[in-house]
Amino acid sequence: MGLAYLVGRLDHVLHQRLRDSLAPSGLTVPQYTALSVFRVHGSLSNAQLAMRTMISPQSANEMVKQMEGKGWVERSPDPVHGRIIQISLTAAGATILGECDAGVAEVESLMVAELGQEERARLHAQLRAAVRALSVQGT
Amino acid sequence: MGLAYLVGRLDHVLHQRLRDSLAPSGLTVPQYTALSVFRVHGSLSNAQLAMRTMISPQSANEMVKQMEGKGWVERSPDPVHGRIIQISLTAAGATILGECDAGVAEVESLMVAELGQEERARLHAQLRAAVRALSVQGT
DNA sequence: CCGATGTCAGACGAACTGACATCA
DNA sequence: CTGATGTCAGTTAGTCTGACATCG
Repeated sequence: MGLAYLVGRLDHVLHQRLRDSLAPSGLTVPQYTALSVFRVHGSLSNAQLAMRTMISPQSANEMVKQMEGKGWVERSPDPVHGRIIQISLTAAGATILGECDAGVAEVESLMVAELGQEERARLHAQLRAAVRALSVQGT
Repeated sequence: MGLAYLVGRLDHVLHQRLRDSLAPSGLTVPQYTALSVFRVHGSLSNAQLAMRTMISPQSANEMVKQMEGKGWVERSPDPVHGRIIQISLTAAGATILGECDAGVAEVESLMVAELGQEERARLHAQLRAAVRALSVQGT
């Protein structure tokens, strides 16, 4: 059918697989995503997290509150700007994230089992290009 | 980052774009998806729709009720099996689906704007392979 | 005063599980 | 009786918009 249809379908199935994989560790798919973002970018404000993950600041704040309650992230006031609160991974957050990586990698490798090394790299690049194209503020 | 991350991100952005595109016509993304499925497969029972879209029969039924209320699909008892109810597009459903196709195609072409014709075909094939790999009942 | 930020509150879309009746 | 189907009910997770206070 259409590419949009395929992307939606793939995400749907992938989401179910990831949920099953992450459930034993007690975290949800968007939580795993957010934790991954913190691992890559270090410390972020809530507004930066919202922009980075392309959701509203309120939704981001919701997730941060959950994860702070679990002890996976910590918030500390910015030394320069009195209003901004910097959010970063705790040791516990990094640990549980590392535990989940194996399961996620397993699902990923199952997903691309039929593809060769070169095809995977190409798929990766094309997906990045597609995200970039749709993220632009254009028409 | 990871392929799973990219797929999730792409779906998220794509979903927002499609929602904006479909909103004026009054239908949601999963509704458009379901209507598309009916256009391709003709007539389906609720159980078949659920399997085809990989959601629970209850969720599928919910959507069918909504769309029946809008007059986009109609349900008629199966002539052979007394319990099964066949669901199919109405003329109004086909019309509104056709109206939305242009907007969806626009979003799609924006998404793959950076890709050549050959790359698009390859992406299409790879996505199908990925969906198939994850849809298998295997471990 | 204005812009960016953080956050409380309410609402919604979209999926889930459980329970149950019907029919071949 | 069993299995597949349809459907009612309740629940959940994840997002949204609106409103508001704070800081520079």
